[in-house]
Amino acid sequence: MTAISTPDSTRPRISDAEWAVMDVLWNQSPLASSEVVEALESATDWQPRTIKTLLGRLVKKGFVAYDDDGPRYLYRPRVARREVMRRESRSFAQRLFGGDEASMLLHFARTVDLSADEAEELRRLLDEKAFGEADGEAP
Amino acid sequence: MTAISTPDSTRPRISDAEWAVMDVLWNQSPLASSEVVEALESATDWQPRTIKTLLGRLVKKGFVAYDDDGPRYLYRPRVARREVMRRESRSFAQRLFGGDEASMLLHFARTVDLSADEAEELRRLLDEKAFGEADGEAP
DNA sequence: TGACATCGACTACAAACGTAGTCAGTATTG
DNA sequence: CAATACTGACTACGTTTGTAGTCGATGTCA
Repeated sequence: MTAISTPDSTRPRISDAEWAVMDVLWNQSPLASSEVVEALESATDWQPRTIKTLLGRLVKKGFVAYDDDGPRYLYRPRVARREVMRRESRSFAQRLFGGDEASMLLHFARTVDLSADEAEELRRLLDEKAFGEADGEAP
Repeated sequence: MTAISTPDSTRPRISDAEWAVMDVLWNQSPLASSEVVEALESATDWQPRTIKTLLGRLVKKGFVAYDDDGPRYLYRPRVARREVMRRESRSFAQRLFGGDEASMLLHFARTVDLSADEAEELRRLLDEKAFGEADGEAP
């Protein structure tokens, strides 16, 4: 019944700490490292060097690019948040639901509390989907 | 806007590889290590000792218990799948959605393809929820 | 102009992880 | 009984991750 997911281990992944950095860059970019540090200062208790290290690792892993801007670098994401979220979601679904994303969705629908507005939004989404069938993705 | 999640790093986590082992035990337990190995043999290409190591780590982390059964141990989960899924879901939501599980649910509702049946099931869930309001969790 | 602040490059180091190997005891089997 | 197989305990080892430190070049401010 339950499918088993052997870990991926192929391409590099964005670690938890690195994710926080990506998050900053996805919100606004390009940014100098000092600006990334600034953005994370309030939300974390990381030292600036820690953040620099994370930036460097993200560059090495190919998730972030930088442009030389005189004295410093300007960093920007090289991958769209949407795509990374897609990959992460898939791997999460793989791990917990044997890859069955629909059953993952239903699971969350059961366990997550929704406000009335959110429930309505969800219903609306379902209605929209009920049309748009029969051809791939609707842009 | 976007909340940032600094990694948890408190209690031990179930790693990807370990998850596959938990999955076996959640499906059936107690099991001897050889039976766990057998169950994973088809799904993975791990050596038996690797699986033993994973079992040992899960025991040390407190996610698995064993009973002495003569020559060998019989392993069983010490945590309910449901609870671990809950924790994992929360940490996933934390990472990708700043902890906003409702927006995670809506995200998946947008990106996951549902069959007509599944869509209907989801609608039904929403209807059920529309009642049962006004006191915490319904058992 | 000299002291200090920053930047990026490189290095550090312990814990977790993926993936096993060795070893001593015990069970099984010919 | 002897050879073999399997068990759990302990050890191993390269990589990733969290969390920085050092160092040399360069920019800034008094």
